[in-house]
Amino acid sequence: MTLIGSKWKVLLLQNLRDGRQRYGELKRRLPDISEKMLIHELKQLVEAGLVTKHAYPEIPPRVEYELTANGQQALPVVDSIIAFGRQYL
Amino acid sequence: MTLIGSKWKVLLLQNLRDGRQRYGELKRRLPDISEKMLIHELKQLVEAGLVTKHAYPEIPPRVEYELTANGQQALPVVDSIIAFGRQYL
DNA sequence: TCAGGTACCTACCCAGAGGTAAGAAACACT
DNA sequence: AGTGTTTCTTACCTCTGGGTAGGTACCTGA
Repeated sequence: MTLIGSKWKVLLLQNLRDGRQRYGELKRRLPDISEKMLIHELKQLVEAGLVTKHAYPEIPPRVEYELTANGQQALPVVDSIIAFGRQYL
Repeated sequence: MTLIGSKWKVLLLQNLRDGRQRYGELKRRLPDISEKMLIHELKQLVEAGLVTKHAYPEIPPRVEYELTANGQQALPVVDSIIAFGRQYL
């Protein structure tokens, strides 16, 4: 629960399933997340080893996030949560 | 996430899968939960329609909790969370 | 020179998860 | 009279998820 048990972590994993994506792209795909939470949750996912961060020393900066193998293993959880949510509503 | 996204709700659903159980029994099966949280989380599960409460007007009181049909549908989520947790550790 | 984009960080606020500790109602049994 | 059993309740504390709002660094392009 500590690793993936929050509203935004589930949605981030769900979005990252489509492959490596940069910060701004995630922000666009989750219009309602605040920048603070986006950074914060991404950082925790990286610390948990579910996501890797690729930072390119360019100007303007470019940072990409990608699921790790462990992150892939979390996708079934995300799926079942989303399936339950849809069916419950 | 609001419905089942907490440490103890997952474990309560997991324990209630074995059938209707009374308060004291759940308390024994989850030795680390505080009484406050046990009552609180059970109440929320009841409000969410995942669990039903059967109270018998006896002395000493007897109260039993049981999964509803919606509660049963949440079990796959619980399973995948627990499976992920085990494998991750 | 100045607006703009990109990926952050900071301070402040609120609600809820979770813990500890104590007590309450009601009867049974010694 | 007192102790125990069972299901809660209440008060107080801390930590974190989540939001709003604003600021920072660096370069690009008009």
